[in-house]
Amino acid sequence: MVFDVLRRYLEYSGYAVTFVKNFTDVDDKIIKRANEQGVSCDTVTSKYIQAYHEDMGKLRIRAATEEPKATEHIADIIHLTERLINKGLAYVVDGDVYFEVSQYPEYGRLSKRRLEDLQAGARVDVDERKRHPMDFALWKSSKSGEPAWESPWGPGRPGWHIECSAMSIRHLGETFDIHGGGMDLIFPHHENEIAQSCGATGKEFARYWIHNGFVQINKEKMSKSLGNFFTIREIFEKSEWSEAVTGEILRYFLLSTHYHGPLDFSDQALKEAKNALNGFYDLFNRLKETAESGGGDGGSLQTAIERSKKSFTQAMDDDLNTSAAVAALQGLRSDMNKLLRVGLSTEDRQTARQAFRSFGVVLGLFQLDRWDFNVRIVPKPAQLVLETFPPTVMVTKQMVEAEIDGKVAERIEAKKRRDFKRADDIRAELKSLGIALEDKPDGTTRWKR
RNA sequence: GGCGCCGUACCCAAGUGGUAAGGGAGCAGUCUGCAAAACUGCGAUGCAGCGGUUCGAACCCGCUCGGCGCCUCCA
Repeated sequence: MVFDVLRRYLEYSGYAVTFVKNFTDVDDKIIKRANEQGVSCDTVTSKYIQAYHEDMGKLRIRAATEEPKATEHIADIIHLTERLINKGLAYVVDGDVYFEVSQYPEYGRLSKRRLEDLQAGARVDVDERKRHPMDFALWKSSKSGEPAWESPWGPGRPGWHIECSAMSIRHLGETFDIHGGGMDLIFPHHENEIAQSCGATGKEFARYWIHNGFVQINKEKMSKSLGNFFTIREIFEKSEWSEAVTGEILRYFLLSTHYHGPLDFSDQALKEAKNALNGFYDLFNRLKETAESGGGDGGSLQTAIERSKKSFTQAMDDDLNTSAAVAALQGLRSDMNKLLRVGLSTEDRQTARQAFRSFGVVLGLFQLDRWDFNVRIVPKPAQLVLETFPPTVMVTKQMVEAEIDGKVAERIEAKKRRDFKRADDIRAELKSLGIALEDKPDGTTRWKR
């Protein structure tokens, strides 16, 4: 999501962005899984790629310009490998091709590692056919039962790093601007990409590298062994909020910290993100209403928007400081509320809402028309015990709007009669359905889910 | 052992030399039949600890402590 925001901000700033996301659709794990299930690798990968797209969609992460797959670039990979062999940076052993790190003096520049240090840490089971323990495979000869492609070195498949170099060069050219990834990829993956690409082309590979920090769970790392591992999918399945709202909350939460640092995930953190977003959407609801009193001060509105725009872009320009950028929007929210107390014309309200929308496009926030955070009603625990399939049955219960409006009107009548008991009962009834009421000074009532 | 990221109030979090943004929660007040929302006020003499440099340090230097990542055919 960090890179989605980066892309959005670059576009907001007037750049034309080509965003390429590489998929590795052949490796040991995939082959193993395909064999276990008795299906093709393609079946396995397309299933996961589809699931990935679904999850990204829920987070409103935009699709990349290109999403190349390794298996669709075998020719590019072979060509790149040949270039490296011709330059004396790679060698062939029994149908395998290895990159020779000792022939590439810059190796270790990105990760600030020296080959000597790496040797000390290298583990025991070094392939003896390699000239240096850190040499890595560009091409692997195929064993029986593995998918294979023809190559000058015999049937085989690409190594583990070459595909990214080949695909980047194909879709972005030999030199491009920004390469991103998790911090765990710095070594060896990104280091190897540089070695392969610069080695072959003699040109710079990526001008800038951006690495994001990790998600932790309650201050612990997320891992299967600790049993605290979960997926985005599960967050959505377990969420008591609607999908659109959950996606927004997740985005807000992820934006609340700098991409570089660790991010501690917890129910409380999500709750806080939701509460903060409530404040924004409450404001948006008020901005949607037509001005009952008119008047207002369009001048201070423009001033407030300009001021927040300045802080917002300053923050984003400063290494994508989304936390400070969000703070700028909170400042705007506060300013808007103050202006609204004084009174803003209907037109000014639309201007204000539009300002939030345009900042929101950059962060992927504030685009929802309704903030229906209570739409999903989770079944009672007793029902969950039943071995139903799917195990968690989500029941969606929504009152039709006309019905709610009727109740609200009835309550206003009750209030006029000063029958506060009846009024409170209606409010309680609606609350149990997740509908909150707010009485406005003019005697009307606004409701929200 | 080597290379990194991080440690700021109850919680989240910005701030890389000029005297601690912002949000959430909480408390008090305004408004209100009550509530909700909004607004106003309160809230770290201190930024993991110790020492140093400086007129001045959360920020620079050194050491220590704590959390996490990488150093491996997961990409």
